[in-house]
Amino acid sequence: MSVATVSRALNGSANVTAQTRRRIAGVAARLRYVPHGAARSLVTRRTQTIGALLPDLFGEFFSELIRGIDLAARARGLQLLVSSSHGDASEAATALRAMQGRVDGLLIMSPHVDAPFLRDHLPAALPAVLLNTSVADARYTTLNIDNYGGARAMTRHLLDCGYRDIAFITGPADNFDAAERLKGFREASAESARARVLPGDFSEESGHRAGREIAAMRQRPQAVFAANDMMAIGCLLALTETGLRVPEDVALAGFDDIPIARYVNPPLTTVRVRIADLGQGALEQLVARMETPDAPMHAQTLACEIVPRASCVPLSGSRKHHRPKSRKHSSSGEIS
Amino acid sequence: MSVATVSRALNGSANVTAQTRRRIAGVAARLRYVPHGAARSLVTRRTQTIGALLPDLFGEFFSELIRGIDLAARARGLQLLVSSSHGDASEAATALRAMQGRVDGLLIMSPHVDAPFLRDHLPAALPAVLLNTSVADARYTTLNIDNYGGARAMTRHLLDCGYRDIAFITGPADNFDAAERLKGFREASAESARARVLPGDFSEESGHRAGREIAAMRQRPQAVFAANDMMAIGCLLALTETGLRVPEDVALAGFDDIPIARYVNPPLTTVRVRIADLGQGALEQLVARMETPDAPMHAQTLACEIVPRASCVPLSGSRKHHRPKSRKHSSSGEIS
DNA sequence: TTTTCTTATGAAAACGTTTACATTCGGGCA
DNA sequence: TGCCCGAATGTAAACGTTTTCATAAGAAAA
Repeated sequence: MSVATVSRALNGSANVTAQTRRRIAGVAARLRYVPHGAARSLVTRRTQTIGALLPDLFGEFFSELIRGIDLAARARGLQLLVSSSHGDASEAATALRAMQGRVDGLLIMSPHVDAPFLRDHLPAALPAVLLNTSVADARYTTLNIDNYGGARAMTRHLLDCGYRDIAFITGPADNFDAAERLKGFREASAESARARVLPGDFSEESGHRAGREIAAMRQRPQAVFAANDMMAIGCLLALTETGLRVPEDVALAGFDDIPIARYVNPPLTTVRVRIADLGQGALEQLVARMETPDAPMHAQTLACEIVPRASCVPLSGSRKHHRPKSRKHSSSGEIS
Repeated sequence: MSVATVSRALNGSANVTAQTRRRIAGVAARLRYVPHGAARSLVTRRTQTIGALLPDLFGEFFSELIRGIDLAARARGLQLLVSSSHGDASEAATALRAMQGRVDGLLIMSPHVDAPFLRDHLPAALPAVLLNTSVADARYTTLNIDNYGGARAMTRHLLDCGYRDIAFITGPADNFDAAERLKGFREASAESARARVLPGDFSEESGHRAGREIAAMRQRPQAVFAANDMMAIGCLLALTETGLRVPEDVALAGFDDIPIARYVNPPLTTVRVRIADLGQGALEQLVARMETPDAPMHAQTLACEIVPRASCVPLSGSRKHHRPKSRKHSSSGEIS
């Protein structure tokens, strides 16, 4: 038997006698023969692998994201090559280089990646999808969480509950998500509420600091909206420590709907982000790109959803503020 | 310039003039040349990649595990190829085949993997480390969590607190971790306490069921030890719903120390498993195997640690039961 | 029997690197 | 000037597949 026949037999190609096919299969099993992946992908120019460039792997967010990606990848028989913790742009570039010739497509989520970076380091032939990115370039396919819409919807929800004096705890200044959330809050609170903004950095500790600050205020806000759940939880702990009750004295809302949010006391009203869907959607976009490389790029945003829990309740004398609140806020939409 | 010279220049090998090196580097940059990974690993027989075969990617455990693995891998410049959700042995075999020739080593954690499976599907030449496995074969390197020791230590801790009547909520019957934890509980509670065992399956819901059952008992146990934190939390919710106070009416303990454990009310006493360390340790073992393939195999277990929180407190009239309780229970040790 | 067509098999090129070996080119030494 | 030596570069094989093209072997048709 020649290598050619073996290859044909093992790949189920036509033009192989059933008899030889059986014979080859038998020998292969006996010899524990397994084709060599690198050699195969060298000649076929397919790796059946997609790469994921992530800033980090820590915490619930990335866990869910990878799960979503993996789910969709496995449904298509694709493997997953992950690469994380790019401290800076040059590290990201190195990671990108290391993936060359090992992946059929790339999922990129990194604060250090912008349009010039991609122009310099991403081969034009390699399909890619950008996640949660500030890059808005018609030459790339992007997929974002609707941070802006989610924050706006939550702010409106608080207004609908009757809260008129709302404090917002921000995320890190240089964070794209944080900036969008702040923008959403600003926009929704501009007309009809007293709004103040406290600094934060997405950490529980910074939320705790903000909570202490709020507790000490002479004129306390009626509600606090933290740019993520961990800060909301830190804030909650600080408020509780100083004897304030949530939501009776101060209402509280977060963003992300991390699993912990359901279990704190009181359970935290928050904005749910379907992170696994984000990963799954990104992979599906990527596969679409891989199959039809010259399809038009497009940017997509993923809807968020208000999850009302006990940490903020309608004030007794509250009148509806905006339109009647819908439980499921749909902020999705195709842009470009 | 010949390809050979280019290869030498780009790989920083000796015997290349500084001038030609510069020239080649310049041209490579201008052409955005990036070496082809598959081609390179075909000839060098190195992929700089390690594969991770995991049963799932869901939840805090795997998130932490992957983080630990990634941390250690990145420190050595290795990439990570993940593969998850093997419903059965044949799926695991397929996943294993797909990794052939793409990885330099393998981290394996799967309930479907046993010694015969490995003999049939794992090439002898491929270094591998087994995680959290029931396989105890001197031909493989294994790394386990000390489920047994942790459960025993927690049971002793409860006894030390003065609880004499303890209920244990088990995990799934076919789960290795669950069986070890039950064994630890049984052993520690055998002599000196009334012990009962309730069924569970590691899910919050099963914990909730057990909690309702406990609340309805005529003779309630003084303490409940759940085989994992999610069940403990479900149980906590059920107890609270029925008006019982924790720890005044029933004390409660879990296992895993998931992040939520700190935030429930009251905070949950639990057994901390350093999951990231498990991943990191496994990768380091694997690298060691890759570097010296004929070193002796060995089995290692990773210590657990009791984390006392408010969900169980020493009973007022409690006398110390065993030796004075040490906060950090060291159950580590090298076997074989 | 001869011819033609079909179909299974084999030979060889290609994929993009690395590396052992051969070659060339100066320069120092006799 | 001729020789030898070391350093820089080039040549070509090898890695393990897939795939195109050629060939051989039957089967069907004449």
